[in-house]
Amino acid sequence: MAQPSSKSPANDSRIDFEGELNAEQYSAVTSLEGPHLVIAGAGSGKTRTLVYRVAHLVLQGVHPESILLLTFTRRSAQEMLRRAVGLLDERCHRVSGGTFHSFANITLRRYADRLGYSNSFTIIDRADCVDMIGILRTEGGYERQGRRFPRAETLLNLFSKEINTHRPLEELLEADYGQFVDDLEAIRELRKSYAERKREHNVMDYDDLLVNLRDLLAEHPVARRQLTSTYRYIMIDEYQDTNRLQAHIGALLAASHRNIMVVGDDAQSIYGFRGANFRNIIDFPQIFEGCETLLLEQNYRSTQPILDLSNAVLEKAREKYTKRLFTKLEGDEKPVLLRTTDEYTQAEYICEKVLALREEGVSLQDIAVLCRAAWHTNSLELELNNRNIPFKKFGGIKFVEAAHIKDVCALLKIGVNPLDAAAWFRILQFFEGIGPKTARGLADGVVADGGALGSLVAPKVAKRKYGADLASLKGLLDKISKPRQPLVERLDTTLETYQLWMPKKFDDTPRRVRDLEALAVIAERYSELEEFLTDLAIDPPDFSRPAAVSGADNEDEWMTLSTVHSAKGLEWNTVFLVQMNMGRFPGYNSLQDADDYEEERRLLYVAVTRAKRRLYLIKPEEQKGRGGYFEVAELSPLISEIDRLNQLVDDETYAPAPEEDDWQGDGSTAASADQLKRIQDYFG
DNA sequence: GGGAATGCGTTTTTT
DNA sequence: ACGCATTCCC
Repeated sequence: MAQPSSKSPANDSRIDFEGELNAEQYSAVTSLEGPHLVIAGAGSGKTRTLVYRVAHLVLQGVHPESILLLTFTRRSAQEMLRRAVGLLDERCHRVSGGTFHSFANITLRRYADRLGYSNSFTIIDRADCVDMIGILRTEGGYERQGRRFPRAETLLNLFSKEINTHRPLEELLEADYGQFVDDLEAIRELRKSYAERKREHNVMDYDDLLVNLRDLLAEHPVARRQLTSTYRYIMIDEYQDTNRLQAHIGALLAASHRNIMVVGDDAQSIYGFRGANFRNIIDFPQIFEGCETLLLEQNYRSTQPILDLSNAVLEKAREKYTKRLFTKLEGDEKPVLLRTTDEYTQAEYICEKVLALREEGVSLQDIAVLCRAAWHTNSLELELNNRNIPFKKFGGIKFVEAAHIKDVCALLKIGVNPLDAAAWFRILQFFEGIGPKTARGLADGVVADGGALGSLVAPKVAKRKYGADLASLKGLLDKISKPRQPLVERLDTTLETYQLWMPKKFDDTPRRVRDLEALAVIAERYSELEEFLTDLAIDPPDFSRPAAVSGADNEDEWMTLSTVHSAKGLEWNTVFLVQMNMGRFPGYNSLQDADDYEEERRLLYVAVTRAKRRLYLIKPEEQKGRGGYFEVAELSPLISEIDRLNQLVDDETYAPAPEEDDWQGDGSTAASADQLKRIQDYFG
């Protein structure tokens, strides 16, 4: 389809825009100048609209480089541009696209000096931030005399929320952590030293990327002029999940030319916990006067019964949303509300159903199991493994957050920079006999020696039970710290040694080794460690584990297990929604606050609108309660409060056939009883 | 007595 | 997988 890229005239007719889009989509695609707000319901062809608009802009003679497409994940940006290339031609690959964070990363490298950073700044992930705050917290002696002081993680949450929601620290403390109101001053102090420490180390966390980009645009007119003349057409996807800071950045980018189109769905805002506010959508016309608003309400994804349920989910919302979905798709299969005895029968049912669907010719690729929290599918994963049904899991603990991946990264960091105290602190505790205190001492020793490793094998240390481990650590670091080694070579050497250490520490070494192999594959694309780590932080691989089980023949066919959050924007023929119980979905912790509860409702809306033809809401009648033992579970209030529920879903119960007792009545029972008695007589 | 290991209970969601 | 509390070891 990609044709030799001869310059096409503006009236190129290879694409029949009018025929391939509905009236609203067409209008969004062909409006060029000025501010536009597109409110696009679930499955209304939002992505299609953006893809066609990119193609249309390019056909109109707009330079691809001057189009900026900001999306929620880098993957969705790539996917859109890939589709635009398919629709038009290679020029669409030159469109600038990515997440706010990746765009900030690229931009800030160019302007780092104006903000007082060097352009080789590194990006630290959440765990690194927590470590850094933890160290400052100890250093500052904040935890005096048994007085409770917020944990490092709590502090990070506070700082981050303050930045992303633009609410003062004081107010946040009062709202969520009343017990620490007295510590306000100390917390402010710590916030300041955290900011300073990051500057000293030339690192930025996720929030710094956004704050610095905003400051660059707001306070450096020259940079702003350069950027706004480079990016002439701004498009922002998933606008309902942007926070105040991101909205500000978007507005500043479009300040001079006002060519900005934001696309989103207020009913699908599910990142409030991260500071996102769907009011950004509602308020957009206030910021950009004369903004044209377009509404995409026709759904091209789901059958009417699924949409009926989706609309019903929103009906009880405290706040009305801007639209209501309809479809022309045929189909009369109602969603099923399926009751199983417990979590295990839930897993069993899904497996049986999946196998049956596969018999009918439904590919595993068309099936997804969605959950509120990643651990909700734990027992299902076991059952799928038992039955050799291949799956991939998305969401939850990420690949890059796993202990073994972090260990290897720490080793690589030290190889390149032996003064990286945080990396030392981490890797030293890998070894038996070394805890926080010893690690601290050893790390300080190396840093004090200017990065020389001699202190690791000093006689005093060598005598300890971890002496040999440290010698082996030094051996590895000596090898990988030689300059001018390609990253892959350093990584290979590291993995070789690390794998020898693993069995002493982990029960499941083989699985972890597979993760490390995946890491090695990713690393092949990079030559610089810094670049590799930056990309891992900004655009982490989003699967938690490589596809589980099964023969190599199945490797390209697997079903999806995913958190609802990670399922955003995706769709499947058949969707199972698990654990539809009070306490699970919604979780207990969202019952206190009405806003949190409303977000759970939108989350359920996102979940049900992922399904094209078949939807199963599964409700175990018992679940593990607080004591760890099974208790009767209530149906999720998000479901039970729906009016005329029984008209919208088929209410079914799954009763697995009881296991047949082959032994009964054939005489062998008696024989085995006799045998048991003899065994007991012998062994006592 | 300091520091590490072990065991237990609990588990949002993520750039 | 992690925090927290208790137990164990040097």
